[in-house]
Amino acid sequence: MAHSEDLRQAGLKTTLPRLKVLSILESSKVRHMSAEDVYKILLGEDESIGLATVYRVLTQFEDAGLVIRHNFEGDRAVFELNDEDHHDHMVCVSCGGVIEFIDQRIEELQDKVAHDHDFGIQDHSLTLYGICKKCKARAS
Amino acid sequence: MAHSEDLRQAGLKTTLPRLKVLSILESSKVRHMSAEDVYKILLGEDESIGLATVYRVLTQFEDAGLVIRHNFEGDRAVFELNDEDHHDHMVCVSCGGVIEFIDQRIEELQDKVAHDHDFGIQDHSLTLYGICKKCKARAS
DNA sequence: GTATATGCAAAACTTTTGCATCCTT
DNA sequence: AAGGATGCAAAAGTTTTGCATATAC
Repeated sequence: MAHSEDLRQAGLKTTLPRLKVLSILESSKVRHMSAEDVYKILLGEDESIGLATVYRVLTQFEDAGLVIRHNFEGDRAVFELNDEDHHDHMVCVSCGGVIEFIDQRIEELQDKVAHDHDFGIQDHSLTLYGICKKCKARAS
Repeated sequence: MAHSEDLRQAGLKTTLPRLKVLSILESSKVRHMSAEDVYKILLGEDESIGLATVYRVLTQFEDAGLVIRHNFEGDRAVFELNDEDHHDHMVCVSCGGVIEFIDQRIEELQDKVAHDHDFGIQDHSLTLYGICKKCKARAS
């Protein structure tokens, strides 16, 4: 369960919507959730929190570094908790599942490429698209 | 200038809107364009082609493999000609400029990661975000 | 001539914003 | 008490769709 301190450390006032949204992100089995996903869970919990507030809270969380926003599909953004443990993603185009991975050599090579172009890298996004293990097995 | 054969090879009938859009993508100085960007150029050329048609044509081009759709910013998609010559991108968060690059070792490592996870990779997207050389110079 | 493509307007969707009210400190 | 946060509804922005008309082959 989310604590007030988490929010205060992020420079945000403790409010019910913020606690609830953070709590949902922390306890969800699915790590990457859209604003609508979070909102639906709130509805199911009979919380009268508006979708606009969910968007506002998620954006504040992003600015505060609590969550990371992804645009995997392009239509709707998804958010995941920022556990300070950087990783990249594999997205299954069949089931929508997301697998996280990290490859230190790829990270280093990215920095090298940026450096070679005199590009001040601040962030990066690497996503592989394809068919996950489970879906491959099901299809065969 | 775009030719009818390019479209026929892609399995698309030759129509004025398709030729025009392909032509614009080929001749544009800016390689990555949104549907709106293409539409504005058409307006400037006094072509009465609707924005809806631009979207339809670009989507058909994507399905046919003629162009690649990117969701760099998340709000609006941009399209670039698919020259069969894969590359990744650096996006300058200051001026919006896009620099293309390719690093064969990164490509290989991606395939290896996918293989290690028994993930049937079909495509990938790697984008570095930061400050380009020019903007860095301007800021200092 | 027939099937497909287009234009226009309207709809669908995601995300943002204005404003009165409510809550946190 | 004062400033910030929220809810609701409306707006904004992008992309898609329905349908009558026009076009390609």
